[in-house]
Amino acid sequence: MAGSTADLLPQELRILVAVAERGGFSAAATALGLTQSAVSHSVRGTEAKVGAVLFERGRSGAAPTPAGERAVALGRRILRMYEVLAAEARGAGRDTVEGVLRIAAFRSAALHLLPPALERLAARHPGIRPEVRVVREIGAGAAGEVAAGRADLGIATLGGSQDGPPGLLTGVLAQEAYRLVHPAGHPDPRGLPLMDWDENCGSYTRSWWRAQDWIPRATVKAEDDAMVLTMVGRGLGMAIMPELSLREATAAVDITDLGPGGPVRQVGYVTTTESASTLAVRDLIRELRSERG
Amino acid sequence: MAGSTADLLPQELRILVAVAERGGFSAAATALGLTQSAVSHSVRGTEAKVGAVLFERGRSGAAPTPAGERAVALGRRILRMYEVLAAEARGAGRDTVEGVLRIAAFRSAALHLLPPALERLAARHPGIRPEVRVVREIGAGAAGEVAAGRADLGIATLGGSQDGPPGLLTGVLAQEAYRLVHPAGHPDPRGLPLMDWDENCGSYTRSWWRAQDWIPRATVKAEDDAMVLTMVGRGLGMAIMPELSLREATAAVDITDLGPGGPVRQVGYVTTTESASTLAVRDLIRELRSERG
DNA sequence: CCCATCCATGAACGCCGCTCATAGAACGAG
DNA sequence: CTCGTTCTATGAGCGGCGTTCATGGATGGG
Repeated sequence: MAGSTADLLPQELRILVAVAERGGFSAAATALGLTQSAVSHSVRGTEAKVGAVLFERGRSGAAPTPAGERAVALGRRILRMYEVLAAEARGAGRDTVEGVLRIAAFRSAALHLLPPALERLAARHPGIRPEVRVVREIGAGAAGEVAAGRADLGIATLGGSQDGPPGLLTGVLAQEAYRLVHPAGHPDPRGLPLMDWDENCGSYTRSWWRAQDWIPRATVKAEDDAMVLTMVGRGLGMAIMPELSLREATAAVDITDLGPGGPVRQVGYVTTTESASTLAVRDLIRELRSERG
Repeated sequence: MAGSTADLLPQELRILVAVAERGGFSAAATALGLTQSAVSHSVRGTEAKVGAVLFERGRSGAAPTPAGERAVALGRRILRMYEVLAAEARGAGRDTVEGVLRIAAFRSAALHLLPPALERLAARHPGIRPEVRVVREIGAGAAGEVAAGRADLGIATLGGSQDGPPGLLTGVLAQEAYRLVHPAGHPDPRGLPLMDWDENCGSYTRSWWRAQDWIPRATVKAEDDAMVLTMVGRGLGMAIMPELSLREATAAVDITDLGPGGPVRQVGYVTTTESASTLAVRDLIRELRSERG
């Protein structure tokens, strides 16, 4: 942990992050308004201070080594903490904050959970500029964005396949049931092929899935829950989807409950302690919590 | 949050922290091996960048303003993150870590909970140097130490009077019951005066307390649980104490249960996300969790 | 085969954070 | 009241270091 490391200047962190983001020294240089030489010198110096090779230099750019990945992720969060420091110190005493609030969320949450909460947040803190980024909930998902320092708050499904990188602040926002969607007025909806999509991978759902003998194997797979929904609307099959995704349901589909023992998923927030010390993040979480429906 | 703030150099953070810790510009200067002038210039520059007055200059030194308090706390955590960055990047690939691990805990936890866990941690990571600091559990307590960036991991009683500053990672480690201690072989222990001490302030305990009509008002108050215990041993009274404190009980006292409905307290850990991403902290929490008895 | 596009390297420049020197302010002692 | 002590504030000047400029080596594509 504590090494006799010389200072890493914030500028060096910025360069580190830029190199990782742009995929090369030259690209990072132009992005930062610097010379390629400056970037090369800086990275070399950083590697000397840290004591590890951070980038694999190759023909077309530079790729982070495992050590580089860690360094970049932590660097992003350090840079973010600088901003928080300035904002908190400036705003100490006042009860409002201003600045950018970076949010990462999966599609249906960004569409239906965030807007009302953000509206109320904006009413309370007019100076805040939320930046919502839609993130596919595969791999690390929204939690990964937070861990990598690319977002201050993430909206994700909790307790699913893997609960993300360790060392994140999480909390449950809502519990939502899965329901059955099928073409409106279809005579035998359960005879239709079952549709699935990439991000649909809660483990409890899967187990409930297998226990139901009436459910056929998924035959059609789509990229997106919205796509599944429109395909169901056109009579191409049925699907089992969480309530949030069903907010976009049109009259072309019918929705039926799966009963009390049906599968459920938990939607929650993910953040870091340095972001959680921010008024903006705390207030947004409160607004999200106070949401009903 | 995001201001158009110029960079705050790590050195400026170090100066900030030193001024807060030493209580003055001159003292900070000598502590850092700098000139008083350098400190003065640096602080002035920092205040300009941040856009707020951080220290109240007075006759004998400088005291942080509210804005300064926030800045110093975040600054300490940023500096710590630099160390973590270097250590993690260096150790990427290897599965062991080395360096200082700063722990804050209340007395009885430091004495009875930490040692076995630290022993196992040392076996796994020989390079780690734990620094345990005993903290009185009044005010912000161990959680405050973590929030202020003075410790990486805190051991505290959770859910008590106030659950500390927001934005901390917490988890329950153990649930322990309160029990009754009284002088060994005393004919009427419940007739003795009840002893209390400063840090004994769990809210649920208090309520249970009041519901028991046989308990007299606390008449004797001590500073420390250990002091209470020895005073009980000398026949000066009886006390209701948590199990951890009773590990030091001698043959001079008898211990009796309070029954199934008795008061309980939860002992847990407190940390930040940037510390929690550290292997050392994660492993120590695991060791603490695996403890029984 | 040559050119385009990467990164590496050395020398010179200029900014900025440091020291040195000095001034101002506040408080206690005599 | 005045001197002495102990704080911080400020200006001038130096030096380290991060930057640019210029150039070289390596690697593939047309």
